[in-house]
Amino acid sequence: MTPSNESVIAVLRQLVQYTKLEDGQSQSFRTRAYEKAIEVIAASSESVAGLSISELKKIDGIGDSTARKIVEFSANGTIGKVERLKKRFPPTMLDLMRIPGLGPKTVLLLQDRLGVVDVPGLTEAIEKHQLASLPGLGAKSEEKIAKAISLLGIHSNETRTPIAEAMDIARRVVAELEGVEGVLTAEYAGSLRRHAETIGDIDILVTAETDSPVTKRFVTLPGVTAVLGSGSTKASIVIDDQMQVDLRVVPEAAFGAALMYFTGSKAHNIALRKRALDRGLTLNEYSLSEIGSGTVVAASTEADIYHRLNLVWITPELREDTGEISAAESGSLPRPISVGDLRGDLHVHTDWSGDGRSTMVEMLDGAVLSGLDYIVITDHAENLAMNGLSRERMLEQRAVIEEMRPRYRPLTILHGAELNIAADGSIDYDAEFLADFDFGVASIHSHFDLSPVDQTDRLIAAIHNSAVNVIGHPSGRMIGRRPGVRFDSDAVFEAAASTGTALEINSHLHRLDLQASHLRRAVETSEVMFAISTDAHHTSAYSNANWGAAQARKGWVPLDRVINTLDTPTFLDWAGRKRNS
DNA sequence: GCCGTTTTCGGCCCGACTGTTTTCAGTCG
Repeated sequence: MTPSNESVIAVLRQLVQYTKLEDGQSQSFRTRAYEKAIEVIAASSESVAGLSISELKKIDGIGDSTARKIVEFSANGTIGKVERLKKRFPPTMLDLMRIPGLGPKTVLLLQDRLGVVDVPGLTEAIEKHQLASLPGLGAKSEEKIAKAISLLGIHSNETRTPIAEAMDIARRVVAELEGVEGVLTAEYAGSLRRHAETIGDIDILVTAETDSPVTKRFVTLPGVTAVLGSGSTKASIVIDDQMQVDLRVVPEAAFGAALMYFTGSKAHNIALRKRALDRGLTLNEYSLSEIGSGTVVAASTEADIYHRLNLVWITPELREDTGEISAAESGSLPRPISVGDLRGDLHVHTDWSGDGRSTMVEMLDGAVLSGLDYIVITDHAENLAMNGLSRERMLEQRAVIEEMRPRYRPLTILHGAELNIAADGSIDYDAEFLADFDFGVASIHSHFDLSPVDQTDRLIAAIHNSAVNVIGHPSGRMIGRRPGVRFDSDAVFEAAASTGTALEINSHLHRLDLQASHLRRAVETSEVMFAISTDAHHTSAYSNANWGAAQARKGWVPLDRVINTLDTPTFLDWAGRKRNS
């Protein structure tokens, strides 16, 4: 079996770290090239290990050398260069490089002068005060490194937090900072603003009057468990013993440039700076300005800066340097979907299901408050033993919905169900009973350990069922908790497209399922349609539609591929076509 | 190591902070 992209990325990450030691610097052109290759593989849903050298070289960012290494890894499970470097540098030296503040130069120095090649050895050297004797290091460095070791595991760059947890912390911190006197705006930036699935550390950008005590307040926020650094315009903390949060304070006039800079990605920023140079301009976190005169040409808004680089504004979710800049230049970027484009919610629970927390009336009131034109009530069906509704209960619920309809006009209420896809691809009830629903969402809730071939067959069987309009959270993954089932995505996209079955973009931050790389692949290679749904179990979850829209943006999904952006009659026509076929 | 409507060779983004320094190296984002 060919190695997964994840295992290719893992070995390339090792290659990067060992090459840093070999080069004796953290940013050689070689390591940057490897890092770029890792980024493009991470963004790809195609399995790179199955490709030939010439096919790999066609991928932007992968050249001859990296292509050969990937092919070598596919064939042997190892890369010769990595194995050679492992003999020269013990693998424990990579542990040392994870300590914040320790780069390749210092790690090499430790090996050369003190024979220190692992964390216990370093701790011992610090206790004997041997570090201060090394060139370029002193008592303060020794102290700083000791502190970093004690915090290791909390804020080393290896630990990443699922977006759902990071978002909660970020919103809490932003709300606190907005209340500090002199603060004009506070926003989260970084990978969180790009809607990455996991977050390394949280970047918060603040504009404030010059005398604002914002950094002082920041380091004493409730939940702060360590202060890593603190100056007038910059501070870093660890919050809840869990996440590093970095604060930057900039003048209001530089807000756009700073927001772009701190949103990244690094690769996107580098590409934009090259583009600026081609135009006789230079871009930094303060402004876009002319190289000779230093005259500022744009700074206060992101849109101004993109426009001066002859680009349309690029939504943050796409800023990964994986084709968005050339698409922005040629006008072929999809118009970003916003929550306001969503006219219906096709996956909503009530307390009729065991896991629903709001009543039918509360959920319908919530739909009206959210400005929806239509909604599908999709409580769990009978096969989900803990939560599901029997036939009798389903019929009772249908009668209740019938009573509700006149009261809620012009909201259109559909009676559906969230059907459970069994291991063999079958679903609840029988064809006759299923035919009387208005709509069907079918989802995987168990048997996550079947082979990819079996999972593919299972999903395709459900897709071919005429009672199924949408496949809910298709992979079943829970970010940071459960890896989702593996399946032949191209085959599933094709089956869904040919049967008029939509694939869900589940809005819950724990799910965000389908994942962005699958969405982009599906958009590019098939005609499949999508449904952005909240899977709400409580009225408060309607607002999650924001995250579903962001996930669609990250997956390059255009508006006309999302069925719940259709007006009510067109949507009903779409849903009926499959059910009546 | 990657890349090319100025290039198959010669370039490759930009700045802050820290600690150790007499002018800068290392690290980080």
